[in-house]
Amino acid sequence: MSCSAPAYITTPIYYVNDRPHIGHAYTTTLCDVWARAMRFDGRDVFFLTGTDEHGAKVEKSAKERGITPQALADENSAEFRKVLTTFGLTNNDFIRTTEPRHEEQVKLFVQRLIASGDIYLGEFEGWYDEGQEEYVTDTRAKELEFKSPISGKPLVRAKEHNYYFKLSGYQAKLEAFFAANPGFVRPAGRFNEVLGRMRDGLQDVPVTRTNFSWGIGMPGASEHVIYVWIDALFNYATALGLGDTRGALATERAKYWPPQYHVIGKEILWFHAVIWPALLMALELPTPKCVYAHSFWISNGQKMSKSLGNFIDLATIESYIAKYGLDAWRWYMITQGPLGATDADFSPKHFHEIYTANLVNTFANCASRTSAMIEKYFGGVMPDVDTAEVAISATEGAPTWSAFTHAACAKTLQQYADFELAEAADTALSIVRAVDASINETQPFKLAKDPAKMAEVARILAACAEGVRVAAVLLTPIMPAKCAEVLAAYGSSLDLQDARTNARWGGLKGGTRIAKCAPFMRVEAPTVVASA
RNA sequence: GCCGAUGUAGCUCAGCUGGUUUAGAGCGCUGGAUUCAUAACCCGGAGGUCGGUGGUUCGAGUCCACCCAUCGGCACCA
Repeated sequence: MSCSAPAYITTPIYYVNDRPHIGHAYTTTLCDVWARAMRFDGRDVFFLTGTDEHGAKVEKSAKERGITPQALADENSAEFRKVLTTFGLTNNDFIRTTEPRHEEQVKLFVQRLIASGDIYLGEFEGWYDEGQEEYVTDTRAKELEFKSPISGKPLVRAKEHNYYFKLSGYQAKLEAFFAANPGFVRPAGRFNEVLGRMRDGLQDVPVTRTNFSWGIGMPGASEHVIYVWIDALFNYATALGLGDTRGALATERAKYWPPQYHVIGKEILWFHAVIWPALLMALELPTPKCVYAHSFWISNGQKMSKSLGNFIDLATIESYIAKYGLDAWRWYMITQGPLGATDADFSPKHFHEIYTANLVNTFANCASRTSAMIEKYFGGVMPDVDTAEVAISATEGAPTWSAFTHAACAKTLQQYADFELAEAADTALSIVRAVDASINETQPFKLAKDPAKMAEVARILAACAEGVRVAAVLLTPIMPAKCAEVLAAYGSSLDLQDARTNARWGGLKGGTRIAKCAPFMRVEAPTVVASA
């Protein structure tokens, strides 16, 4: 059902100590497709991404390069922003944790949590590596046999004051919340992991550190720096101005809260699924509707790692885009990505097979054969025939074209809304398959040899052309440029805020000029390189 | 170590609460047919003891036990 309700979707903010790679591109592309699809269905969408710029690692990397942490952050944040442009991603804002608007609001949030008693000053004691100036967890200390992995010197017991968030106080509330919202964490397998860990009981978590300074100072105790993850989580709220409800930002954007989807990678699930809702409960703010934790891409069957040097980095991604096109890249991300609980393998061979099978042989070929026949038999002009009540097949019980595509449209949009993006792609493509099946069944190219049967040919091809058009409409959120190309060839335009009207049967009027089109061309298969 | 999964054709996976088949789909491979189309679309074929062993049952990929293998999570890692 179409509605204009505001909707909010976020990516994690990306850590500026990393270089952009397929993981970042994937998460952002998922959000982009959803955002485009929901806008297309008339919703008022706010799509947020950004960079996380504080923390000891950034401080350390900057020091090694002899520049300030801010300079390093500026440089790498710009790199992430460049990706958005390269990929044509449609985020509504890009937040940086070093921006004043963010820092100010985080302090306000933390002050509220201190006032409510949810953040308190406590003492932390643990195993400390004096050479590395860092604490190691108890389990890690045991693994290291209580010796520094670098210097070999014994770890020491050390204490320091830290501010803590009273997570333990939210055990019951979170359990009730999870029970009432079985779709809060997706996919379901991930939710089970969270519930399993909940059974071990929640402990309070430190929210500040004192062993580095690159971060937001604790209000009233600036020797304490707000720990990066709490700083980072708040970006979702500060981007909408929720820290200062009377501010200009909030006036304009508060309507988007709470988020419909926080799309994240599985490695940061705990923060988003447990700590984040608890923080929001403490602040008496509504909790997100869903945290979607996708899995990882692996590369040619192997985990991506620095030591293997097999990261699918920006340069690699750009080489695919150069060869296959941006929309083909998006298609592969969306239909083959690790949205489920298991990792997905990225390989040149697989990419090529998917491209050829789905885009060249199915979508493009159908658009091509249909437009070619209209060119050949009707001089490139859409026949003026009402095909709404024509059945898609002579098979008993086959639906009419208008009913079939109406159902496919509703299903596709529902799947987009539910973040079943690969399923949405398949449903939309099923219209193309139906057109192909119809051509094979009726064989208009044979009927056309008999002048007496041209009315029948007209009826068949008018339905095919309209089917191609509707499929292109529904695939637009995934492949905006290529679908626009097909629609243009089919003499159609698009209202990007009204998918349902655009997808309605009969949009392609008789007399419309239809040009031959071939949106995805066959490309040479990648050469297989034997791996060592 | 603890907790949780998964293991079905070359690959990715469907197979809900046990008995519709001689276990399915897509892709890949292969034979054929065809030309409207980008050697595409269409039809056919190969083929898997449903991880292993032992049970429960008239009957088990489908339930139970054990074993093997793989994977994920295990709090300050964005």
